[in-house]
Amino acid sequence: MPTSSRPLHPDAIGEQLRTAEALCAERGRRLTPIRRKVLELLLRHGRSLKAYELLDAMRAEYPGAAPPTVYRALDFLMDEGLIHRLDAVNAWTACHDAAGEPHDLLVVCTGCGAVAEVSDPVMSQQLAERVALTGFALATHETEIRALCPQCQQKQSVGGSHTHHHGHTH
Amino acid sequence: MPTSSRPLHPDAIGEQLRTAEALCAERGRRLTPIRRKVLELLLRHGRSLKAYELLDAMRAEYPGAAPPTVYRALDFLMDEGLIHRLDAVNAWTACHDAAGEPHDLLVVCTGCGAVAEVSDPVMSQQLAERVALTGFALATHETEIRALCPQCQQKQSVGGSHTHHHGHTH
DNA sequence: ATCCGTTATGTTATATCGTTTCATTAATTC
DNA sequence: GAATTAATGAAACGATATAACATAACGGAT
Repeated sequence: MPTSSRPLHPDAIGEQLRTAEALCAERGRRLTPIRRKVLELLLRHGRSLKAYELLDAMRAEYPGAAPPTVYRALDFLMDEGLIHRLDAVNAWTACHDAAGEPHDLLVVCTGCGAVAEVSDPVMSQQLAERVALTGFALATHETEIRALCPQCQQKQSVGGSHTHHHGHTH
Repeated sequence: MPTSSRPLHPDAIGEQLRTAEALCAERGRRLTPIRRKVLELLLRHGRSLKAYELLDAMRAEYPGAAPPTVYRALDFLMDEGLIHRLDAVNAWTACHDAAGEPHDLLVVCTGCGAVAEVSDPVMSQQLAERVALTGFALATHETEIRALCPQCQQKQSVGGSHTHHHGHTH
């Protein structure tokens, strides 16, 4: 089943944070206040955030926060599988079920950064086999797919000129 | 069949450049000397290059080259489907058969930037269907896969400590 | 051949994204 | 509670990409 980016029911965020705590505890790693806050900001935001947006948000509570404050927290959260880095949009997003089965596909909207997390072991297996034919080995089980979310599809077709546009979004 | 990054036979590069010329001509677009040179550098290199590596290389022939010189050429080449941008490694690589069927998968070595270009319409179709279930629509037919090339797999297992390491390569 | 709109390039500066380095503080272990 | 390790603070910098505006080259119309 796809786990789409969506509004969460009332205390889903608190629950996810507790899950994160538990996972870290099991592993003997510390979900410090800074790390927890970064995760919380990503969970609250619902879509992906850029590192410097996150930095601005952090400064509300940690006025002295600097780029390393955020990047270190992000590195930690990546190590623990609690967030994803989205290469396609240069941004970061919370993993919405860190305790569940690993996601195979991250479907990323290149318009707005929304993400659908998909688990599909069969497809994943096929992909791995296909890649293996090239002699390469998968480096991760999370493959990022560039896509458009429903809203951004609409916007594109409404405003849709036929002038050509550049392929990447930076 | 996978089209892996590999040494090319003697004048394959010249041939690819001629193909590129032809494609641009058909479309009424100009493969200017600067654009052609950027493409040539990418073709010669065989693996992916970073924009500023490319800039350095360009300066051998165009001493006044600046970042926009390179980025504008890259944008043009992207528009024409002559190169790929690899988000996973922040680098650029020539498309090795721009005139052929579109590539579905770009298997990118996160160790060294080598790329295998794969065409697999069946898999591509499945992927598109899977994505459609989320309500999202594929934004491109080139999906980037993070992987390790044979050499980098070796290096990793040889030097392989078991200390954990960060998830991304920047 | 000249004009003129369009496309391409030159040039400087700056925005954005991420890392290095080293000092300091806080936890954990013994 | 001293030693060790882990985390944070703080400043500078490196790497990646774009903005803005001026000039030059091209290509079709006359």
